[in-house]
Amino acid sequence: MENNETDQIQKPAEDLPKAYDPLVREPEIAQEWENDKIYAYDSSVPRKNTFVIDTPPPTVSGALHIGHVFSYVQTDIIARYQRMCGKNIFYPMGWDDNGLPTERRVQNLYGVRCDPSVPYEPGAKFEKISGKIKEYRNISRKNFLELCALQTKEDEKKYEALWRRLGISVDWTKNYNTVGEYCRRVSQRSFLDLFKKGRIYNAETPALWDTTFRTAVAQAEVEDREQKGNFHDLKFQVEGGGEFIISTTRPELLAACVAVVANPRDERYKKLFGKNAITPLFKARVPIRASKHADPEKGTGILMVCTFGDIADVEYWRKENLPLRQLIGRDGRFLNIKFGEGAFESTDCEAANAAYSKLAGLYAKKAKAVSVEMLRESGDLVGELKPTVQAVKFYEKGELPLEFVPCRQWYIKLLDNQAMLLEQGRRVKWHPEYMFKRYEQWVEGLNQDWCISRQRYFGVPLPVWYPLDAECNPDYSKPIVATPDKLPVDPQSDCPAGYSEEQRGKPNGFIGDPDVMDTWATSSLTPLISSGWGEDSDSHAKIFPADLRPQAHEIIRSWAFYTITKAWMHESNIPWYNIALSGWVVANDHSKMSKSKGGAITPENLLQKYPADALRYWSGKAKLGQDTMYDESVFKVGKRLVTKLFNASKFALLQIRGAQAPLSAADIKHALDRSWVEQLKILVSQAGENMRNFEYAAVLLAVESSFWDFCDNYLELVKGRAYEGNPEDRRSAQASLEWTLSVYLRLFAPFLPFITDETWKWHSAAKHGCDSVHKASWPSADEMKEMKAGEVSVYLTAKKILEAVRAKKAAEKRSVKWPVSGLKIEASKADIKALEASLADVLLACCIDRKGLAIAEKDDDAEIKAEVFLAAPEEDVKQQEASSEK
RNA sequence: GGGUGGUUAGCUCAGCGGUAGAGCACUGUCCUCACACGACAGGGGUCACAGGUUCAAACCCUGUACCACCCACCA
Repeated sequence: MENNETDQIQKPAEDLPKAYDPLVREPEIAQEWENDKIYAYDSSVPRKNTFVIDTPPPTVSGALHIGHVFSYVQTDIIARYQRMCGKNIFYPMGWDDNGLPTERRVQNLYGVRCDPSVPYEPGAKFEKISGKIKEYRNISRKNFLELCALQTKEDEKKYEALWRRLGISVDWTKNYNTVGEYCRRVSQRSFLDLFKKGRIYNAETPALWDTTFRTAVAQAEVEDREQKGNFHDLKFQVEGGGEFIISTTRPELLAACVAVVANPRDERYKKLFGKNAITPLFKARVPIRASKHADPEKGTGILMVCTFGDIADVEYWRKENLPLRQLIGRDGRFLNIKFGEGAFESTDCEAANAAYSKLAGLYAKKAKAVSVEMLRESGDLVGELKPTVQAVKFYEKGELPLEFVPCRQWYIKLLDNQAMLLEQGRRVKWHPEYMFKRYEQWVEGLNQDWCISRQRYFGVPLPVWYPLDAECNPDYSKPIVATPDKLPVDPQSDCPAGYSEEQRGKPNGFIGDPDVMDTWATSSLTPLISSGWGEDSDSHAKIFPADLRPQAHEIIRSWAFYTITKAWMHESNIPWYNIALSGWVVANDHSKMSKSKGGAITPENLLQKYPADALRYWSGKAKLGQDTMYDESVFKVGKRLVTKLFNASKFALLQIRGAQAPLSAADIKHALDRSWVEQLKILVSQAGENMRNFEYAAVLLAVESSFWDFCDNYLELVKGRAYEGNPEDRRSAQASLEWTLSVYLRLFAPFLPFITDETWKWHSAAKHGCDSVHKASWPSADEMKEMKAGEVSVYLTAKKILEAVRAKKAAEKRSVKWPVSGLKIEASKADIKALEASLADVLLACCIDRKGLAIAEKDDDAEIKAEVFLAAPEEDVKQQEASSEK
C-alpha cells in the first residue's frame, strides 16, 4: 500500500467536546438513559438469565444521607456488572414510608397529633410550622393518615431525583411503598397465611413497652444504653423475726414486689427459704424462695422479684405463677391502685395506701425520688446510695427506658423454630462470610417471639376483628380474620364477613383490632412484594428467591432475620441466594456519619461540587462489610479519574481515526501491542472473577491502576508510532488502542457510568453496535482469542527504559522531550530480546539518539540496567562550536 | 462476660508465605503535538507487641495490648 492512500492526515477532534463538565452533562446523560429505558426489566426473559435484587426500601424520613449514597452505589455497581454480563436485571426501588418515623416527622413538621376520637375533617389543609411548635393540634386518624401520605409523597420525589442523579440503575416502573395498598394487601396476606399455619398467636403477657410512644416493641428494636444509677440497700423484715438487706436499683418498684429470691446454695439465706418477708413501706407479705437466677456475688445476693423490673422478673413470675402487681401504666405513670384490692395485699393496708398515694400518677423517675425519701424517713433505707452504671433497655427510637407492661399483642412464633431459622441462614451465602456469625448469634440468643402489633396509626392494620359477647366483652381467643380475596382491609371501617356495620361495638357484635403491624412485618416481605406473591404466580416463580439482598450490617437481626423467617414460613425457602452487607460511613471520630451532626454534608450539596461519578468512585473503593472514613479528598481523586478518562479517550480516538478500514484484533501484530494486550487480558480475567464474587473494590483498584499505567506509559510509548509509523505498525497501534479503550470503558462502566457512556458514544458504540456502554457486554479474554499471545516482558522492559530516562531528566531538571545522546543498557539475553522488539517506540518516546545506543549482554538473572546521558544544552553546544571554530 | 473485624508511610487504605505498595499530603522539577482539572521525579515504614512454625513471616499458629462493631449484662 502506498502511504498517500492509507495514511490520512490526523483529523482534528473538532466534533469532540473540548472539555467535559460533569455537573452539566451527567443529568443529561441520566435523562438519555430514562428516554431509552435501558434499565427496564423484561418479564419475558427466563429465570436463569435474570438477576434479581431485593433492594432495601429506605425509610422516608426527610433526606437521604451520604451513607445511603455509599451503600446504594455499591449495589448499583453489582447490578450494572450483571447487566453487562447479559443478565436481565430486576432492580426495584421501594420506599419505607410505613410507621413511626413518618408519624413523628409529620407531627413535628405540621404540629399535629393523631387523636382517634376527633372526627374527620374532609379537605382540611395543614401548614408546615417553622420554628418551635407551641401547641400540637389534635386531628382525626383519617386526616393524620392523609397528611402522612402527602408528606411521604413529597419526600419520595426528592429521593427518586437523587437516585437518578447518582445513576442508580433501577427500573422505576418497579416502585412500591410499604404503606401503599399493594403492600398492605401483601402484609395482610402474610398475616392470614401465618394464622392459617398456626405460626401466629395473640396473647396477653408482659411486653416490652415504650411509654413515650405508647406501643409495644419487639426484641430486635431494643438497644442497651448505659445509664447512671444507684444501689439502694433496703431493709426487709422476715415474718416471725429477723431481717435482711436487698440492694436494688429500682426502689420505686417496691410496691410491685411479689417474691424475694436468693441462690439455693447461698448459706446466708438458706434458713429463710420457705418463710415470708415483709416489704418495707407497703408491708406486703412475699415468699422467700430459692432460685438459681440469683447470683450470690451481686448486690447482697438476695433480690426482689417485681412485676416487672426486667426480663428475669418476667420469666420467674411466669414460671412460679406469681400474682401480678402492675404499677406502671401505658403512659409511664404509676397507676392508681389500692392495697387491699385485687393482687395488692398488705399486712397494713392503711400504711401501704398512705405510702402509695404519694406515688400514684408519677413517672418512674419521680417515683424513685419520692420512694427514696419515704424509705429514708422510715429508716428502711440503709447507708448511702452506691453509684453504679447499668445497661438499660431502650426502644431504639425512644428516649425513656422500656418497661414491661402486660397487654394483648400478636406474636409470630420464633422460639419454636430457632434450629430451622439457623439452617435457613446457613443456606444463604453471606458476603463477607463472617457476617453470618451475627445472624447465628442473634438467632441463638432469641428470648421472645416476634411481637408484630403496634399501638400506632400510620401502618398496615392487623386484618382481625373480635366477636363480642352479650356484655360486649371481646373474645380474643376467637379472632375473626379477613378473607384472602378481600384485602387489604381496615377493621376500623370495614366489617367482617357475616356481620353488618351496625353490629360494631354492640352486644354479640364485633370490634376491629385497633392496632397496626410493625414496619418490619411488611419490610420482611420485600422479596415477596417484588415477586407478586399470591397474585401473579408466573412472576413469583421468576423473581423469588432473589439473587441478592444488599443491606447494612446493623439490621441483620431485624431485616435480614425477619426476611429469612418469613420466606421460610410462607414458602419453605430462603428469600435470596446472596446477602451483601455494606459497611458504614464514619466520621473522623468513628461515629456513624448518618447519626453525627453537622448536616452540611448532604449528597445534594456534594453533587454541586463533585461529579456523581466521583461519589461513586469513593463508594466503589470500599469493600463489603467495611466501614469507610468520610474523606473528601477521595472525591477529588475520583474527579481526576473522570477527567483523565475523558482526555485519554479523546486522545486514543485521534489515533484510531487515522485508520481507513475498520480495525480488528488481527491487526494487532506489533510485539509491544501484543505484550500490552496480554496484560490487559490478565486484568480482564481477574476483574471478571472478582466481580462474580462481589469483590468490586478490588476490581476498581486494579482497573484504575492499570488505566494510569496505560496513560502514563503505554500511550506514551505508542503514540509516536500511531502518528508516524509505517502502515502496518501504525494499524497495529490503532487496533490495540481501539480495543484497549473499549475494554477500559466497559470495566469502568459499573463504577463511573456517566463518563464511560459519554466517551463510549464517540466511537465504541458504533464499533460494538451498541449505543450505550451499559448495554455492552462485559469484556472477556475471548474477544482477543483470534490473536496470538504476546510476551508481557516486551512492555515491561520498554517501561523500565522509559522510567530510567525520565528519572535522569528529572534529576537534571530537563524537560521530558530533552534529547538523550547516549544510553548504555546492560541486561540478560531474554530482556535484550524483549527490548529489541519495542526499541523503535522506546527511542521515539524518550527522544533517544540511536547513535548513542549501546547494549551489553549480562547473566540470565541480571536486572536490566540503563545508564542515560543527556545531550548538552544548546548554549553549551553553541559555545563548544564557537570555541572549536576559534 | 461471649463474639466479629481491625492495628502496614503524616492521612486513607491495598497486599495475606518469597527483596515493603498505592493514592492523598509533602519536596523538587517540567507548558512533551489528550489532559496544568496535567506530567515527571524524590524523601518517608523494626508492617501494634511477645513468643512459635518455616530455608523464608506483614502474611500461618499462640498469647497480649489497643480501636471499632455485634450480642449478653438492669437485683
